[in-house]
Formats: sequence, C-alpha cells, structure tokens
Amino acid sequence: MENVRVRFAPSPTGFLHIGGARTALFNWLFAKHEGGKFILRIEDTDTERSTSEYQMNILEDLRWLGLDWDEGPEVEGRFSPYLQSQRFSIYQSYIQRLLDSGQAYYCFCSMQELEKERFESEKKKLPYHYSKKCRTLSQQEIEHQMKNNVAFSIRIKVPNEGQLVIQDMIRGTVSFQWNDFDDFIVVRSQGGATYNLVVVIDDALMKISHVIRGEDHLSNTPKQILLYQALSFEVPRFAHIPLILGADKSRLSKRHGAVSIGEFRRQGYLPETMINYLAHLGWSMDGTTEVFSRETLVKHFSLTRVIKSAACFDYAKLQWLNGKYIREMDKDTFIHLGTAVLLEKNIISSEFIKNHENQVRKIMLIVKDHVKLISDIAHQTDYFFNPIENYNLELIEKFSNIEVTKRLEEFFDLILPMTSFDAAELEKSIRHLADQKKLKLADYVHPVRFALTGQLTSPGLFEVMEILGHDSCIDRITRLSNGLKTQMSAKK
RNA sequence: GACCCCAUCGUCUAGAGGCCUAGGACGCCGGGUUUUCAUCCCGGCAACACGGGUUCGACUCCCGUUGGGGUCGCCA
Repeated sequence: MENVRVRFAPSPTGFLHIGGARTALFNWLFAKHEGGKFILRIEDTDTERSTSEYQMNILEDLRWLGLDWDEGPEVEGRFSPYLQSQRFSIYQSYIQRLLDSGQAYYCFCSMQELEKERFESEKKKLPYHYSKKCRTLSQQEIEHQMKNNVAFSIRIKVPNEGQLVIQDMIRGTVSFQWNDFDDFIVVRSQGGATYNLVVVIDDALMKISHVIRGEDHLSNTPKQILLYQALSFEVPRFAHIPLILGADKSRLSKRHGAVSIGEFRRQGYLPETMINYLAHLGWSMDGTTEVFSRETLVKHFSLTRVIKSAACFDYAKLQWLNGKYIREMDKDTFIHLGTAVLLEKNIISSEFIKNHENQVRKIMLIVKDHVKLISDIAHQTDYFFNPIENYNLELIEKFSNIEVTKRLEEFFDLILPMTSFDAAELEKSIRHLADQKKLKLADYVHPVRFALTGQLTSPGLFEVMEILGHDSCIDRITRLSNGLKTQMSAKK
C-alpha cells in the first residue's frame, strides 16, 4: 500500500486505558506492517478537561509499551504542531470556507431554546431533531443578530434525504440515512471548532490514509465524511475495531479491575505481555498461536483478521501470559527489574546491592520461575534480605506439636556442626537423616521451610539454605523452636 | 425510544457450504514429576443464542426473533 499514514489521537482527559492502548497498537502494527508512518496527535480541544499531566502520562505509557511515533509531540514532523490546542488558527480558514460555500450556517438558538425543543420532543416521545430554524435565516436577519451581539454557533447543512454508505475495512458495508442526522454544530458559541470538524481537518492535512479507531466512532463517521466532501478533502479508509468489555460484558470500567496501562505497569505486568495480550484481543494470527513477539506481530498483522465482535478482558489469561514472559525472560533483564522492585519497596538498599551483587543475583534467579508479576518478587524474596518480622499465628498454631519441635531439633543438631553449606551436600545429609529416622523428607522440609522463610512455599529448600547461610539458618530454626515451645506450654 | 454494529466452550479465539465427531489457548477438574509452590508433562469437562428459509448438504448464505454493545452533546 502506498503512503500509509495512520494516527492515534487520544484526548488528554484521563489516563491511557486498555481500549486506547489497543487502538494505538493496531494503528502502530498496521503502519509497521505496511511500511507506513504512525502519527500521534493530541486532541485537547476540550480545554476544560484536558491537562498536561494526562498528556505526559499518555506519552509515557505509549513509550513504555514501545509504541513509538514517527510524528507527534516531542518528535514533531512535517505537519507540526500535533496538539490541536495549537492549531486553532488553522481551523479558522476551513470554517470560513464552509460558510462561504453555504454548506454551513450561523445558528443563533440559545442553549435554553434548544433545551426546550429537546424537552418538547421528549414529551411527545419523538426522537429529538433540531428544528433547523436558523438554516433559512435571511442575510438581514443574520446581520441583525450579529449587530445585537447574539451568541452563535455554526452548523453544517446535512442532506435532508438520501443515504451514505461506508465501506469499513473491518465491518464491511454500513449504511446510514441522512434524515437520522441533525445539522450538527462545528463551531461552539464560545468559539472553537468541535471534534468532528477538527478531526477531519487534521486527518486531511496530516494526510492520514487510514482511520483505525474504536467502534464507538462508527456512528460519527457519516458526519465526518460529509465534512471531507464539503471541504473537498480526500476521504480516508476507515476501520472500526470492536470495543473491549468487562467480564460481565458491560463496558470495561474500574469496577472490573485495572483499566489503565499505568495500573498494569505498577502491578508488575511487562510491556511485552500487554502488547501480546491486547493484540490477541480482537485479532488472531492463525487460531493456534498464543504467544507472539513484536516482530511476529508486525510481520503478520492485518486488519482483515480483526474480529467484528467485542471482546471481554480476561485478567486470568493476562496473568498467565505475564508469567510465561517472565520465565522466558533473559536473566539479566529479570535481575535488573527485580532489584528495581526491591529498591522501590525498600527491601534492600543500593548499598547492599553493590556489596552483595552475587547474592542478589542468585536470589533473583531462584525465584524467577515462580513469579507471575514482577511486583511479586518483593514478598517472595523479602525473607532472604530481612529477618522474619513475625511468624503467622495460624501457622504457628498449625506447627505447634511435639513432632515438629522434635524434627526441628534433630535438624538443628544435624546442621549445627556443618562447616560447608552447599545445596547438594545439604540435600544428601538431610535425606540421610530422614532415612535414618525412617521419616519422609517432607517431615523435615516443611517445618524447616516455615522456620526459614515464614511461608509454606518457597523455592527449593536446600538452595534457600545455601543462600541464607549457616548462621542465619541456625538462628531462625532456634527462634521458631522457641516460639513453638512457648505456644505449646501456653496452651497447657 | 430511534439509528448503527455484533452473536462459536465460562473467557480469548480457529472456522470463509461438505475437511466439524467443531480445532487451539486461559480458567476449571483429575493424574504424573517435585521437599512445598510455581513450572513442566498427560488426561477430562465445556460452545455453533433461537426460529424460519436457500441448498443434495449449513457453524458457515438470507430473513426474523432474542440478547449484548455503541451512537444519539456547543465531550472527544
């Protein structure tokens, strides 16, 4: 395809959410696949609700996802600026053109009047339509109103009849009847062009070839096509992708769980996971492949394989995918991410990392395959670096019996004289001990694991011991033994 | 309510008239490996919304019903 140019045009009135991220992804993938350009444009014409914080956030999240833009804020390009708030003057001449050609007209109806019209038709249970009474105002009437400084908006003359047929790349043929549409407003009475106008002007000026966006825009498309034609712009191709729903099939919202990219990032999801998951939500490569790299995605992505129906977001599958990516992750990358989490949560200091680099490495690698979210690393490694704060009371209760204390004592006696503390060696001696006492290995492992980690699950116990070291093991076993004994005597 | 879109296991999806006894994945259940958890490996449960057509034949095409979603702003 020649000169593919697509864009993602978020409005900075909130954080980048899952749906927006997927729209951005599909645009990005399409551009990369076709060898085209991906443009980022900020739609901040709603000055009331737009903030620069949100804008910064969106850019940051897009970069985190690796969805870099060829043109847009901070990189600029042939069609700068890419913030609509800086393009107001550009829109002016096009508004004039619409007025001059008679395709748009001044409307002096006040909000109150319109409200009344709306109320009246609601009372009669009729679908509301603007009366179009300003459409036929004479030149004198217009001048008269202007002279009196009556506030006006500008409306587009929508054809009274006929239909408009869209060839959507995903949905196929979609047709609308013009008489279902109102003469919509393109310039507010306070001044300022509205979304439908600016989106068309910008897409045309920025030479956007394909408009790929959420299905919620499908109903707006006829209005926009009308504007393209009114301004003699070339109409781009449209592709409306299905929306993302929550588990209950209602629109995805906070009550379903995390919805913004930032939240997922903070929870410990990887950008690769998000990309992979989002790509497969509404698109498939072949029906069997579940895990695809960015390169594979770029190579195979096509709008023709985007499904038409809305998809429910599945947190469980997302988590599974994240675990898979973590397991397959390069060791150094994992260590890097893991230590960052530990630093952030104040589990270790950067001093400590400097002085114990090898130990930190070892600990990271030992938990790598157990982690589903990067943030899990914190509670899965805390006991290596810090003393166990308090043993869980319920578990203390569970382990409070004579058998357990006996096992701990035997174990203690076994390791006390040891001079080397190697995982393989430890395993050999402990197996030997169990055999001797005619017990299962697990009879020793479970109480000791609890003593050393304060948890019921951990990576291989012998490796844990090797890392903790002789003295620390002795201390913790002593501490738990004493704790259990106290508990048992208190019960008597 | 009007208009538009959609409809395969609980969820994500494959399926473009006979390849379907409907495939894969997550989840779930059972089993194996492991000192525990996770991993890994086996196995299992589970779907074409409904009703009419068209056709020798329909998950696939058409119509209707139902259900879900979207849009009806001087928001984007």
